[in-house]
Amino acid sequence: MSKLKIQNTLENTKEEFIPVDPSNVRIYACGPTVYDYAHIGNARMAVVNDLLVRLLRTLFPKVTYVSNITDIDDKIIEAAQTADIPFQELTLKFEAIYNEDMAALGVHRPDVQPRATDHIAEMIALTKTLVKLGHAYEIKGHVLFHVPSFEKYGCLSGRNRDEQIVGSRVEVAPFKKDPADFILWKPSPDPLPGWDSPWGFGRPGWHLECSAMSEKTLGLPFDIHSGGMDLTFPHHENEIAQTCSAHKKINNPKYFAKYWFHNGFVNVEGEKMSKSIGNIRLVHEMIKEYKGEVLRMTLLSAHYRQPLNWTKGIIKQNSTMLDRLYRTLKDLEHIDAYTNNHALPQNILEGFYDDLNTPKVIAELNILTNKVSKADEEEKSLIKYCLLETGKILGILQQAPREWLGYGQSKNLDEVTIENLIKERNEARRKKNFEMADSIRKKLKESGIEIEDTSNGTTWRSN
RNA sequence: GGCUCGGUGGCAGAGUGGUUAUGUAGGGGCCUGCAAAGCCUUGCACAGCGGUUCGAUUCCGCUCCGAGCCUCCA
Repeated sequence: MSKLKIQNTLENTKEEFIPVDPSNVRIYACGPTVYDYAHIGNARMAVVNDLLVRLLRTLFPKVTYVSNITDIDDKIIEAAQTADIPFQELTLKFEAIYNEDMAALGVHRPDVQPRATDHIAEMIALTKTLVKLGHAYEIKGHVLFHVPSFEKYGCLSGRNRDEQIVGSRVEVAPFKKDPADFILWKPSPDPLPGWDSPWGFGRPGWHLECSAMSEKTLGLPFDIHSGGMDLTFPHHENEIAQTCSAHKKINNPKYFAKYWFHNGFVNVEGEKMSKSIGNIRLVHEMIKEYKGEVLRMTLLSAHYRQPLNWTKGIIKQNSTMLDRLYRTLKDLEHIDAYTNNHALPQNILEGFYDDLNTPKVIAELNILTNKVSKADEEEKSLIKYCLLETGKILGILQQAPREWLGYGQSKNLDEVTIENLIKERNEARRKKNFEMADSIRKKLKESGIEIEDTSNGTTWRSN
């Protein structure tokens, strides 16, 4: 009997997943900062966590999935100032767009999607606790977490503080007691958004919100805390420091979350995706060109921890693969999916359970489709069942195969015209006027219609 | 400098101490008036150098190359 194993960044090893409370598995994913459209890297995090949650739901009776919306942050303030609108107007707009774009990729909404600005009180309370316990200090209207007060600092990212080059990329603020100290609360001078606090009018530092909201929505400790690989340090490291210090668990980082789950990055045409290079791929734009399911399949085509090189070529490849799987489902449309057996084949389960090895699972789906031509009715029924059930976990293959493949759909010509042209062509074929027949087919093809002559007559689909 | 992860066939991408990954692209064939789809078949691989072993792409060491992180970037 296979058991789910996931790579735990905290232990830097693949571990069997044993929930804190099997009757309610709890997972928190660091969500987007909503100041702009989501890019394909944001989408990878959303899709991978969506997959993890779907898989967990097949194993446990209840899963609570929380993913936050960061709606107060310096980048947000900057973008709102540029657009000359209140920051809430900006964040509400991009929060809605984010959810729409992720839905297009088949991502289910998290059970809870807390906003940072709805948890200011919790963040202030947490900061007060940290100050009271001597883990944080106030200076010049700032409240800073004092990193040397948390001995386990570095346990997640495997870093030894003495060996890091402090401030290697960012200038160290002069008022810090220790260069590694990070902001819990900072002042907001007049025009900037903020809230009243014991330290004056100000706003929270970034790391604070996730500590406050994960505890509020899930309770401590919870099972899985996830996010993009870059969040390992410092964001998640700081969250651990905050939460564990506030609860006097300075020697037990697992008091916060038991498993830390991080997905790899998306590169674009071999380069790091960045604004300066100008190669950001926005989901909002790409779903105009590709089906959301194709993009999802492409995101799942590599293992979630591997870097994924986003190119036109791999999108095409995955589109072709999905077409092939849907064609198999179409070929099986008159077969009822097997219903007596609820367990998926061992190979597929092993793929899922081995740290979400989606390429392996997808390969198994291909192997299944290769068996169709030699399968009897019962085997076909089982194959159909496996494709659909596996597809449910992956978040693919749930659409009507005929529609997916474009049968009976046309963008440029109306159906009557198409049917008449096909009749005309078949008439020409009957008269062995193949030149005429081929010219009609060519004409249709130029309008995006592909003809297929089958034993049951001619069918057509948009291409 | 420190930490982490990689280098697999034209491309994408798993995996394994000895046996076909898988897809795509390419070759050959079947089917078809021709197409499309499908089916059959076939090349092409494990960065380099040592070590362990009966045997290593897989384990160990070294070298080379690449990527990410090292204070607010998913």
